[in-house]
Amino acid sequence: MRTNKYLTIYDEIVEKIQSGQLKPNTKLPSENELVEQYDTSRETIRKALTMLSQNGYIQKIRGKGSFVLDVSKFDFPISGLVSFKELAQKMGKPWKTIVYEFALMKPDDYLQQHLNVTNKDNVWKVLRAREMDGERIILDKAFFNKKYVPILTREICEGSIYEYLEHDMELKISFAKKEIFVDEPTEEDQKYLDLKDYNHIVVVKNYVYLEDASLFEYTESRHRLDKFRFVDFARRGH
Amino acid sequence: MRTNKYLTIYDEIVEKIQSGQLKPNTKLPSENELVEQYDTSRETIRKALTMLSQNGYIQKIRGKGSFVLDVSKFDFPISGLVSFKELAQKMGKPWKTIVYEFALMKPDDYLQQHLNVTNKDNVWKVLRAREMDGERIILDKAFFNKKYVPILTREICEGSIYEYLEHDMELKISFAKKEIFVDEPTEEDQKYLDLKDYNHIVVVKNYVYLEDASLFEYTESRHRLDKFRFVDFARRGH
DNA sequence: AAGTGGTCTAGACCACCGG
DNA sequence: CGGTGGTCTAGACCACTTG
Repeated sequence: MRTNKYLTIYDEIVEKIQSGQLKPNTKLPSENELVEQYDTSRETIRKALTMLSQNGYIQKIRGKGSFVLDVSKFDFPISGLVSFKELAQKMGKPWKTIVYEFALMKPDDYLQQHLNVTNKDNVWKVLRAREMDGERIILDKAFFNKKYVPILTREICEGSIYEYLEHDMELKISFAKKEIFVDEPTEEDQKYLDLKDYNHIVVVKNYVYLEDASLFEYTESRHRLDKFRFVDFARRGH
Repeated sequence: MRTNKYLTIYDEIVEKIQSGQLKPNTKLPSENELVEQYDTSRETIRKALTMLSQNGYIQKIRGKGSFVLDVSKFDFPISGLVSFKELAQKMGKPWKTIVYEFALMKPDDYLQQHLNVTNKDNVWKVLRAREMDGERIILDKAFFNKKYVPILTREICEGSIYEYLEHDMELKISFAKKEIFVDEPTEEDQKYLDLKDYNHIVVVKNYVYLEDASLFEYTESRHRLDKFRFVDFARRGH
């Protein structure tokens, strides 16, 4: 349970939309009605509704009301990469993570630039392959600034690193920048992935920042062409 | 000049950041100082700052202040596809648009589903190739619901359709959903693109909605692998 | 005219950061 | 401790939609 009023309201409405309790194209209660339901002020209700709108759950139309958008057409997460774990679980397929490399290292020039560190810093390097249905289809090269991630183990890397960082370490992730393009496979790709005959690979570079805007992770995910998919929701007119 | 106070403030600060008048990692005036500068209330200032934060221009840190993020590292647009026109102009290369097909048609089953129309509606079909440096690298298949776009001409399609729709027709675009994946080239791709030996193609499906949440456009952009690029900025913790 | 969402205000209290 | 941003309130006026 969150302590924030507007986040609590946001969560409740998201839950109602995702569970089908609020159906697509139906009208939400008006802002004034919600003010009474939740016993709060209108600005607080509006904060929750604005967030729902920006995340693609509802559409607000002046003079008419707020309407539930059809999120089912697009698989969740409504924005961003369909993560390996979610994809595998949704398809009900067997999957696992294989750790090929786990080390504390000095960053080379390339990494110094991408992780914004110097050769005095230490960096965790984690090389993992994601296997689904018996095929290794994603190669994850992750680098963490040791300054922000003092402790990391091979065992953690075999599970969910993010669960560890966010829940156990209580790192607060604030924002991320992604870049997606297509590249030719490297020897590393050939070695650690079941590439079949595909002679290209989709690369996702991911820069992750903490609440104080410090860059703590740089990840390069290399996806086999046929298993790659990305969805995006974006509002205009800011 | 916008009439909204908070949008005016937002625009002014964006302009200062983009022009370098406000430099990365420097502190903005505090909210209370901005209240005095702009002679407004704190909530209005906060609305502008929240928008700046969500669009990746600044980072707000409690107890410390709001700081300018380094937006130059990532090419604009900070979120979304680097459009053909922008890409070509940035690289200073010659480019043009070739219209291969322009017609008003009855939607088939596939289109009825994707554009959410019936066989009683009419749909504009526009098939265009984007050429840069003498190579046709993007094939754009666009479909517009005639209900929202009553008039369209071949001449408009040779220029910028969006400029026409937003400025001349005054259509208000509200949000868009994108899906990105890799596919095998169709005969159409072979015919209208200079595909070289690439045996895959990056497909971007784009669903565009108006302010009343009505779907008015469906576009399928087919990019040659080596010329594709996508950047994304996303905040977490909603 | 009544109801809806959009903007704006003036003020309050809180949590966090720094000296 | 004073200054910062985060949350919340109660009220006002506006623009738009619908009957």
